This record gives sequence, C-alpha cells and structure tokens, in this order.
Amino acid sequence: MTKAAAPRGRIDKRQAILGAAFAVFARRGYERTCVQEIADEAGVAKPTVYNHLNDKETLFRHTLEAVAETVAAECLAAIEPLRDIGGDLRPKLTAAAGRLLRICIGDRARALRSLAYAESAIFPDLAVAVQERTSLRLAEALADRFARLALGGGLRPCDPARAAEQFLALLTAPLEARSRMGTRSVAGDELDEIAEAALDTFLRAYGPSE
Amino acid sequence: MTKAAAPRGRIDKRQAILGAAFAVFARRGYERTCVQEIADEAGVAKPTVYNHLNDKETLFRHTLEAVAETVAAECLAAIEPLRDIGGDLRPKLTAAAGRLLRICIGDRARALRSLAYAESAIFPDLAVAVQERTSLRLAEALADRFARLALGGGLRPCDPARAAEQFLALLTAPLEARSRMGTRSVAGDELDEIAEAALDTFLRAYGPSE
Amino acid sequence: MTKAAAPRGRIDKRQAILGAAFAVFARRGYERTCVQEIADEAGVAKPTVYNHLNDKETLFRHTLEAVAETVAAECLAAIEPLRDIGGDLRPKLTAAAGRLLRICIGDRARALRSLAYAESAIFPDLAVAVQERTSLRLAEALADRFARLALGGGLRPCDPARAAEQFLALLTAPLEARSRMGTRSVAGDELDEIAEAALDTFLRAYGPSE
Amino acid sequence: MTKAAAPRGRIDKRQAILGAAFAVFARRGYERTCVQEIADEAGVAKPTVYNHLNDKETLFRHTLEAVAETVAAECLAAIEPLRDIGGDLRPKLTAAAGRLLRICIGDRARALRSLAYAESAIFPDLAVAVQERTSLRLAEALADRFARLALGGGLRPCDPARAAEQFLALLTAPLEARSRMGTRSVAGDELDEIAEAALDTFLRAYGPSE
DNA sequence: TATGAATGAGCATTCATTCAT
DNA sequence: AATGAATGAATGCTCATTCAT
Repeated sequence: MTKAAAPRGRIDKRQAILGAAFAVFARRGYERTCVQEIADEAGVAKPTVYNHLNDKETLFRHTLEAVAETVAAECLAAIEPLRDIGGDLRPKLTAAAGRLLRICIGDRARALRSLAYAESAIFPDLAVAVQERTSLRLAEALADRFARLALGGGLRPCDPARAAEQFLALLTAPLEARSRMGTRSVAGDELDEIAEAALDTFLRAYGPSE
Repeated sequence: MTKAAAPRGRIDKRQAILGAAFAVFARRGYERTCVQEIADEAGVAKPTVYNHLNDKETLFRHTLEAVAETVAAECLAAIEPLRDIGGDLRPKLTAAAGRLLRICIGDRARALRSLAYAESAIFPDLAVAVQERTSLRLAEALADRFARLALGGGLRPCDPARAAEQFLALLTAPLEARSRMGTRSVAGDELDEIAEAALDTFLRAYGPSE
Repeated sequence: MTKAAAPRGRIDKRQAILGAAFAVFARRGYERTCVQEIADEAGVAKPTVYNHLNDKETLFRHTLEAVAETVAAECLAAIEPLRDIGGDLRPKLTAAAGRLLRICIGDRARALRSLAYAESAIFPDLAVAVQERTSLRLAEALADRFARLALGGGLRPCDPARAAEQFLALLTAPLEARSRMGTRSVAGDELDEIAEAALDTFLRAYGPSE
Repeated sequence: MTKAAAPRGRIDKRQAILGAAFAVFARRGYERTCVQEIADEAGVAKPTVYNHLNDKETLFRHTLEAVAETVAAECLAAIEPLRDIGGDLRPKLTAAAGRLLRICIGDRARALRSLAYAESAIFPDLAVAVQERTSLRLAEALADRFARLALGGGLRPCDPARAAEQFLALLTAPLEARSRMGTRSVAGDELDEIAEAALDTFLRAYGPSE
C-alpha cells in the first residue's frame, strides 16, 4: 500500500499543479500569472512546479492541452446521440445543441478559448493545436453525423462539412455577442432561445427538401 | 504662425503615440508591451507618452476605442448599399458580405478583437465597449436593413435582429476556424466561398417564401 | 553652473558605479557579487546600474579594463627613470624594482590579477586584454629600456625581451609565494629583500661582461 | 564476496565523485558549479554526493587537496634525479626544468592553481594549504638539492632557498605570460626555449665561480 | 512641452540542502 | 547506502512611473 502510494503521490502533485495552473491562468492571463501564484494555489513550493514542468511556457502548454482534451471529449459526447438515425431529428438536434452551448459557455471552455486566442500571436502553434483538438475535431465528427443523416434522408443532400461548420456557427457565434465576450452570464432560457433559433435556420436550410 | 502650429504639432504627436501604441499592442499584447517600445515606435521620449496619456491602462483604452471607431465606420459603410431596396438582393448581399469578411480578417479588426478578448477578464468594460461599438452596432444597423427588406418583400417576414445575428454568425464564425484563430491567412477565393455558403444558407432560411 | 553640472552628475555616477563594482568584485569575486551589492556600495538604485552598464558581464568588463589602464600607467611610470642611461645602473634598477613590487602587491593590482585569472575560463578574451594591457605592455617597455642600456654598455649584449621577461619573473614570482597567493601581507623589508635578490641575480646574468 | 565488495564499491564511488568534482570545478569554477553537475558527471544521484562529502565546500576542499597531493608528487619526482651530484649538471637541470614546465602547464596543475587562486579570498586557508603542498614543498626540495650541489661545487656557494625560489621563478613566471593566463596553449618548442633561457640565466648567476 | 535619469516593486529561474523511502 | 522529490533563499533583470531640467 505504501509502495503503491509513492508514484500516486507524484501523479497527484502533477495533477494538482496543472489544475492550479489552469485556474490561475484563467483568471489572470498568461503574462500576469506568476509561477508563485500557481504554486500557492497548488499547495506546493515554487521549485516543485519547475521540477514537474520545465518552465512557465511548458506549464502553459501542458495545461491548455490537457484542458483541450477534456473539453473535446465533452463536446464529442454531446453529439454522440446523433449517431442514431431513426426517429424525429429535431429533438435530437435540439438536445445536442443545448449541450454544446452549455459546454461552450462553461468556465473551462471559455477560459481555454480565451487563453489560446489571447496568446495566439506568441504561441501560434498552441492556438492551432487547441483549435484542432476542439472546434475542428468537433466539426468533423458532426460532419460525419450529417453525412449519415443526409444519406438517410433526415437532411437534404448537402456538403456535410459545410453543414457542420454552419451549424456550429449559428450556435456559437451568437453566444459571443450575447455574453459580451464572456463578460456577462447568459441565462439558460436565452441559451435555449439561441439553440432554437439556430435550429430553425439550420433546418430551413438543410432540412429534407419536402 | 508658430503659435498656431503648436497645437497642431501636439495633436500630431498624440496621434503618433496612439498609432504606435496600437501597432505594438497588436503584435505583443497588453502585458508584454512596455511603454518604452511604444515611445520608440512613435519616435518620442517615454515621459512624453505619459504626458499625453496618463498611464499604460489609459493608453490602452484610448487606443482600442479609437480603433474600434474606425473599424465600426468601415463595417457600417460596407452595409450601406443595402439601404437600396430595389433590384436583385443577392448580389448586394454578396458584395456586402465580401466587404465585411475582408474587414474582419484585416489586421486592424483582428488585432482589435484579439486584444479586447484577451484582456476582457481584466478590463471587462473595455471589452464591452469595443463590442458594442463594433459587432453590436453593426448587427443593429444590419437589422434595420433587413427590416426594410422584409417589409419590401426581399426577405420573408422575420425577426430582423435574429436574421442579422445569424447572417453575421454564418459569415464570421467560419472565418475564425479557417484562419486558425488568425494564425493562417485565408485566400480571397476562400473568403468568397465562405460568403457564398453563408448567403446560400441565409437565403434558404430567410429568402422570400415563394 | 547648474547647466555644467548636469552631465557631470551623470559621469560622477558612472564613476561611482565602476568604483563600487571593483571594490565588491575584488572582495567577493564575480559570481558571488550581486548587482544589488554594487548598487548599495555606489549609493544608487539597482536599475541605475543597469542603465549605465548593460548587464553584469558588461559591468565586469568595463570595471576590469578601467583598472587595468590605471595599473598599467603606474607600472610604466615606475620604469620611466630607466630612460636615463648615464650614471650607475643598479640604484636605478633598485628603485624601479621597489616601485614595481609595491604596485604589484597593492590591492588594486592584486585584485585585478586575481579576478582576471579566476574568470579566465569564462571570459578568456578579458583575461587576455587585461594581461596585454598590464604585464605584456610593461615587459615591452622594459625591453625598450634594456635595449638602450645594452647599447650603452650598461648591460651586456642580450635579447632585451628575454631580459625583461626574466627581470619581471625574478621580481614578481617570489611575491606570489611569499604572500601565499595574496593571503598574507608582505613587509616592506621583505619586499626590498626580494628586489635585492632579483637584482643580484639579474645583474650577474645580464651585467656588463667585465 | 558481496560483503567484501561493499567497501571497495564505496571507495570507488567516493573516488568517482572526487574525480568528477575536479573536472567540473576545473571547467566551471567553484561558484558556477552546481552539485547536480558533479553528480551527473560521477554517475550518481545528488544526495549520494552529500552522503560522501558533507557539503559543497567540503567537497571543494577535499578535491583540491587530493589533486594538490598528486601534483606535488609529480613535481618532486621531476627533481629527484638532481640528487645525483656527479657528472655534468646542465643536462640534468634541463631535464628537470622541462618536466616541471610540462607539469605546470598540464591541465591538472593549471586548474588547481587557478581554483585555489580564484577562491583565495573566500577560502584563504585552502589556498595556503595548496600552495604549501605544491610550490613551497617543491621549492624546499629543490633547495635541498641545490645545497648539496653547492657543497659539491656544482653551484657556487649561495643561499640555496633563494636559488630555488629564483630557479622556479625563471621557469614558471614566463609561462603565465606566454600562455596568456592559460588561455593559449604553448608549444613544446617554446617550453624548451623557456627552459633554456631560464637555465642560461640561472647558471650565469649561480654556476660555479670559475 | 519634452526629456534624460533614477527608482521601487516584481518575476522567472536556479541551487544547496534535506526528507522519506 | 542510494535516491526521487521537495523546498527556502537568492539573483539577474525588467518595467511602470516619477523627478528635475
């Protein structure tokens, strides 16, 4: 038991550091964050942070990549039900849209996007990596679903990649405006409203021809 | 003559400082930018910057607000032709969409959005101000045009604000993805493609019922 | 007067910094010295040190070069009287030897040699520069004098460069041993003894043949 | 077998650490060297270094003292042949001089002198210890030989300590200048030249009177 | 008004040393 | 005996801001 605990302790500490790092980066931004703050938040000494992650930049990269993976998994899970082709399409799309919006407006996703975007001039590759693991992967998965749906007649024949891109655009872009760049919180009702509006437009444009 | 020239020279210097400030903030971000760099870029001494704009934060605010005004004016000009209700709608929308996309992807607008977004946690009011002067004002103006068009039969009866919001969403959201958060440049052809796709979907959803 | 004082003040501060730097480097060595200590000793704030000399290395280089120049001038002055060829040679050599020994054992020269030597693996060019400006320049000047003396018959015909090299070797090498690498102070009497011994040997080897 | 091997392994490890320490101290200096580097070079973990030698200072002292002993032994061996009083003196002195010069200019002796000298302000007793075990012990041994030689008529009657001091001065001081404080390597030819020059002068001054 | 100079405060990073295993 | 991990204490350097001219 004690023996098994040893590596576990190390892993725990690393996780604590990454978690603390994301929390501090999220509320202060990359430059304003000092490593001491992260150490404090993680409950370790500053050099321990450096022992696990080589420097501030490395820490930032690992932190964002880890969170990107988490957010991506959530998003993919949200559209998983769309694999089921049968039955009425609209309620399934509505459910997926609602879940996606709630993920997007959540703290983790907001902070992730904000940090990647803010530092995209300095760490362009990181911005790209984050976007590929989140938006683009999601768009692709969604395009896959739409392709099946189009084949099955649930949607009109169309370019599924474009349909996915526009579906996400209709969903997420209004969120930015309504939340005033993340400055205001958006009520659940308003989220549902956005989802409905997006679906109306989407189905008018991509619904089955008849 | 010398006396009359003095205020002019002072104003010029202020403009030079604001211009230099935006250039440096755009390429380095708020925190990484040091006032000395701005002074160098503007060709003045550091205390001169402080004489004109009280501190770094003030400098940032004035800079962003000035640029926001400029970008807003450009966007509004781009949709001005939509006031003309007569004739075929699609080519007019296409032209407006193309111009908007080119403004959005331009250096000024990109940097403006990026800076406001990046610092929105620290200067939330600034982020709001920038967004209101650009996206929201544009959306409202566009809603005005759409209202007229709906009345005139160019569009189906609809909520013009929602139509405007979605029109802009279909236009700008794909831009973010395609430009990889501003990391890659997007070819003119691709811009036109995005605009066409947006219009197709928009007109299917909002075009006159039959 | 006030106007004339302005640049003077800056120069004074620079001199104060260089002086303080040498004092601290001398007693602590390069690595152990921290810039804050130098600033304190000079009575200025740390950034002022950085304003005048770009970084610690630059500070070190300028400091050593300045002192090297001073020490070199003193050494050259010590052998100046040897230009006078006439009269008895030995007392003049004795005088020069005594002055050289006292310069070499002085704090400035000791610290200079010690610092250059200690950091010669890290700043080899600096070590070379210091040595060229001090030992080598002195050896050359001494060789010039010896050449004249040999021509005038005060010394036997010989290679003046070698004579100078050995004259200085007989003088300075025993100093290192006797002062235990600068750890002990050497009494004036002992200095004179070293000088006499060096001269005995030197004149036996290089004195006029008959 | 395992039991017998244990102490041997421990001793080996200690030697490895001391050897690694000297190598690293030699190329980086005392302050710049970090214990981790020594551990890496020795192929052990950092705490192992602390287990064997209490702290960095102790490590430094032991390292230098061990090397001093080695260098001293080499130097003493080099002048051993001078015990033989009979036969021609000059070739024996030449041989000894050549060997001494090659030892002095070797990496070990250079680094030893350099380190002791560099840290003499911080560890004066160490500098003294090193010097006593090397230069002074050598000078004494040489004085012994010279005393015998003077008695035997190979040298003129003289103070043997002074003769030894000057012999070494003529030999080693020029080396410092020619090697530019250890910055340049000195060719074998040049070493022989220095030795010859030193011997010429030494024998002119101390050779038998007739 | 514009500027050369000075400074207080802060931050990333390193290192000798110590525990717990 | 040997080591992976953790940490308190420093240190070089930067920057926003203010004086004095």
